Amino acid sequence: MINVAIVEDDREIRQTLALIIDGTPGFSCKNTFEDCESAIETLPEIVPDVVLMDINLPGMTGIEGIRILKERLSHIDFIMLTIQEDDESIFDSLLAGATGYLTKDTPPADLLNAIREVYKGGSPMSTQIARKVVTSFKSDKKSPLTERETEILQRLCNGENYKVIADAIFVSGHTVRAHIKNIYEKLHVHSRAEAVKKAFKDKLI
Amino acid sequence: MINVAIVEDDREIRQTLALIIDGTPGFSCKNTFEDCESAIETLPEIVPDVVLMDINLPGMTGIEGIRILKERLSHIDFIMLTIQEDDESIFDSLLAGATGYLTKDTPPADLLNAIREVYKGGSPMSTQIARKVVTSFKSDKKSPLTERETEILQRLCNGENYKVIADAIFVSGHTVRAHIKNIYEKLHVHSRAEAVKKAFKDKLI
DNA sequence: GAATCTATTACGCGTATGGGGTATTTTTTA
DNA sequence: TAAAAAATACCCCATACGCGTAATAGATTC
Repeated sequence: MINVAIVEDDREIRQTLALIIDGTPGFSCKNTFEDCESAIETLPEIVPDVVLMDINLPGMTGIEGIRILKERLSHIDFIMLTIQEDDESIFDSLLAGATGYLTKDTPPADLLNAIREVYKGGSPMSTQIARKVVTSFKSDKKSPLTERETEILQRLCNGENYKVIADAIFVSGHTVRAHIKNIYEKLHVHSRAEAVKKAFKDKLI
Repeated sequence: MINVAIVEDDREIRQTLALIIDGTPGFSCKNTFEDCESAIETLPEIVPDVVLMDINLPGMTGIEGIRILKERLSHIDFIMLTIQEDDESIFDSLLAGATGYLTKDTPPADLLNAIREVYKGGSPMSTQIARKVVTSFKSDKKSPLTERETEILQRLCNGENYKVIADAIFVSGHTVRAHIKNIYEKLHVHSRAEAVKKAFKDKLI
């Protein structure tokens, strides 16, 4: 029996969802909330398995709500159930701790399935949304650095100093220095820290 | 009509897949390859819409193959079709440019669906695999740093020097140094570069 | 209420770092 | 084959950096 809770301000939607879920064998839905504030108050007592969470809510947003709830009740899985499909809503939700992300036009059968999937350790979402997630951690631009420079940048990221790098790649400290100057120029930075930041931001290493 | 190509070393599997796909209305599969090398040679001429790619291949791996093919034929979508389900294979595939990721036990109907999804701009994958992807860009451990320290770490990442930071947060340069020392101790690092690296790796900022 | 820990403030020392150059050899590309 | 890019090596110099040490105010714990 999967215990489900709902946080959704629209009374109609909230009750319909609860009815569908509670009326399906293997599911139970006895707790619904119209805002995050009341959910945060009550959830620690009932501790459901899965929570369906809207984003647009009066007061605290669903994203902020998940962030707070996840801190204390980290074992509860949250599924975003929202009309928003913009990149920011999706990424912020997942970063806040949402496990699944569905849009409100998801058919009941699919919704129930998604709840099952989350319960079994999956992250249900449309393939369109998955694409956004996949794209987000792929480096798009190709590195302007040479192989040698990339090797040195990697070592810069590890905090190795000129001499250590020089010894490691069997060249003089002067050469390392020259390479690093070129790296900085290509990346448009003026310090190690900025170079490291750019290395990670642009996924150069 | 979605034009599909297959790269798969097992003759049995390759031919079965080709038959299924080519025999389905709306799909065409006239080109199959038993390794990446021959695929790289021929694909630029036929330019399919979608390529099903195995990982374990004689010679070049499917991951390496995608990396090379994506450079020239960036508009082709690749679906990984493999037995591997380890995190590394998944992430390396997606980083190399794969759009979808399926295991070989995927039923034919689901496979055809996945091809359609990719063609429509989605990223088909099991919810279990999606979970791994989602988890990968979520910060798991909570920051050991104070608010002040986090603020300073952020500025360190931007390459701001002591004086600039000091002026920005209205304290002396000495104080900034002390904070940074504490940051380094907490993060177990000994330089800006390492701190910046850890900040991004652990998603502290 | 005392003890402890943490965050914040502060100073001096030696050195690695980054900015400014210049130059030769090898490899890649046009 | 000429030109461009990459890799190698060297110099000077101001300073930003990391390390050691220490005091004070606030929060937390016992």
